[in-house]
Amino acid sequence: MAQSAARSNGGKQSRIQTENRALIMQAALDVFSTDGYRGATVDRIAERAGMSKTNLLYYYPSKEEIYRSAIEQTVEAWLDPFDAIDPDGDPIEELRRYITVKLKMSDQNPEASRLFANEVQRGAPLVGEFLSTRLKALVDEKVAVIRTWIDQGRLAPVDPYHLIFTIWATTQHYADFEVQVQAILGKQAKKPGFSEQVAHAVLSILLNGIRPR
Amino acid sequence: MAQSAARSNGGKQSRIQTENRALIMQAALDVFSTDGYRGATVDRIAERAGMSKTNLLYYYPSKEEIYRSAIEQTVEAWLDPFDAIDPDGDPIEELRRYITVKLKMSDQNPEASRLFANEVQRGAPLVGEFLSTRLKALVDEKVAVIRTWIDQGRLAPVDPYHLIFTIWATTQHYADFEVQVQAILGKQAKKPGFSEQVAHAVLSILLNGIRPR
DNA sequence: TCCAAATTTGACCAGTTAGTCAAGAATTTT
DNA sequence: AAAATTCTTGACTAACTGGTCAAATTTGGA
Repeated sequence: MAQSAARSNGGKQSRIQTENRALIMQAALDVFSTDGYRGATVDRIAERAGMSKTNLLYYYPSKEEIYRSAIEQTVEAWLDPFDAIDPDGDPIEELRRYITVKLKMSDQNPEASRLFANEVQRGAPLVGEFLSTRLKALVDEKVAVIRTWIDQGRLAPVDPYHLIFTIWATTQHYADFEVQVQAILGKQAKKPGFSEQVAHAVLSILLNGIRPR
Repeated sequence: MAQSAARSNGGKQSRIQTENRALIMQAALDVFSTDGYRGATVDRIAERAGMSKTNLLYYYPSKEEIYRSAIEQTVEAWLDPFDAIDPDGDPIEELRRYITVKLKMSDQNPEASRLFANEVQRGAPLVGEFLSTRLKALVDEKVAVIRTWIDQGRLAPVDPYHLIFTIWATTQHYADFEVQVQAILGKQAKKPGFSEQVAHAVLSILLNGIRPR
């Protein structure tokens, strides 16, 4: 008599539930990240997930709920490495590590990056509040850390907010504009060592700037 | 008996044609840049342009044609300042100027930036060929210029391709992620001198890096 | 094995979509 | 001012959209 895959039974999920929810999330990530929320269709997500639309709606009650789930998952993964920036670590090393991790995320899960980008470009109808509350608080916290580092002379006197934006912009660019990067670099962008090459180049620029040294 | 606003009469456009096409392009930019190609509706564009859908389709024969027009317009404006990078100028000054212009474009016409971002994120179905032919050629040309500058010791030895990507990423971030920037910076991001502040911060980081100096 | 619960699906519905058509209103040309 | 042209619109269509429903099929525990 169950009308939908209820989460009411203590959060327990059957094997099939776990599998199918994972399939749906991956498909949702693919479709939402390329077509956007409005442009995506439940049918297309279902097809990509290899099941009927009706069955998909058995696991997630609506298109909006699928989207919400995908976004939440993405945001969490996104926050972790930022939160991990250690006030007691070496500034350059901490930022190097953060940039490296973010570049790796862009490389390994570009769909998630594009999904988030799309959400923000739409005006952040879903994550708007998250941005101005939780994310803002976390950014303010890290900005304070960076300021301390600057005051101690361990970092150049740059605006901490814009430093963070610059890091986000640069690292996510390789996911969001993947097609453009590949069009310009050609097959080179698909070779094994490419992500390391990107990391090296980006780190070199952000850490040292482009003035001759 | 004319069934559509033909461009067959030698390219001449009446006053009404010019006005309405401009209205439609601005509306298309707004709607496509937030909802994406698939998510946008002709009805919504027409409403934003202040005319009936039927009338809009009198000026542009299809949704795809509206989109194509908007994209082409955007790409042209986008290419100009890049092309203007002068091999005979001072490297730092040339890049400073380019970055400044791009930041100004992001500030004054964020919709265009988001439209292009969206197109590329979708897999660049329309501009894909442009990216791998005309843009690639132009980038290769500028990369050669940057290499010369580096060989002459007038620029730090950074990877030219990734330098260009970094500039694109950073400057466009302020348009594409406008909502996020505003959520984190608050009203500060709406004050008059903000775009100059952004320019100063971004230039400081890209030109000098973040290592203490 | 047997059965209750969980899973899966096709048929269906109401609303939306891009685009057509014919006719009316405004504008320009003569 | 009359005619020709350009502009504008409401009514319509066929395809697609998110979501429902009842009935079938599969699964896992006793």
